[in-house]
Amino acid sequence: MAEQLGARFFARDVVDVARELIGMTLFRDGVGLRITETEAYKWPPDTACHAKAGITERTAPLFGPPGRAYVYLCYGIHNLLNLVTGEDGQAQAVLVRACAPLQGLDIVAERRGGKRGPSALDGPGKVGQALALDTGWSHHDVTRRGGLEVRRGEPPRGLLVGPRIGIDYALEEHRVLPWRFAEADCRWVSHRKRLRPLGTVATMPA
DNA sequence: CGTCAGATGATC
DNA sequence: ATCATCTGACGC
Repeated sequence: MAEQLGARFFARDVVDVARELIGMTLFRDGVGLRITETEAYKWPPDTACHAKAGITERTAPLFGPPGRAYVYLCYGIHNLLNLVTGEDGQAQAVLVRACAPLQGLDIVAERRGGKRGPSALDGPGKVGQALALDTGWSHHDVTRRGGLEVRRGEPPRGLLVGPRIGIDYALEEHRVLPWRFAEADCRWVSHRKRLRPLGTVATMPA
């Protein structure tokens, strides 16, 4: 079985971890998902990060040790999964925005109510639903054995990068940060149009 | 392909 | 009141 990621992997800058999490796998109770899209959040100075409001019951995991889950309810409906990074005391986390289903396809399809394609996990709410997560999973140590785990997977053939999604409330200088990463040539990615290959420089048309 | 509104409930 | 979303409806 693939190596489970340890605290050392997560105890680094959130942007590096977000990029390197592409291709890693999430496992819980018979369901296995390959991570295909992530976003980095870090306060300070990122005003898109929930931690900007300070330590509350909800955001406490963000300020805690790396390798923990931060799960929160979004729009009253969706449970979004984050993985805490950086040193203990810093407020950083990677949002898992999309996954490719690997194992437990039938379980995922059932949890998704058979809606709209058997297991389209191209969005953070769908990922939380596929893993049957709720806010009770906040503070869970994903470097521990059991429960929700993160394991090493096949490295992606290519990466895409772009601005983060759904953060209109943040300052312009933070809205444009290229802190969103996705696997290239992958079906399971949301808002594909706003992404460009990583490592290339945008050029003007001739 | 695109835009748009409603659902829905914890949080501050 | 706000919100790191999703879905179905409708127009081109």
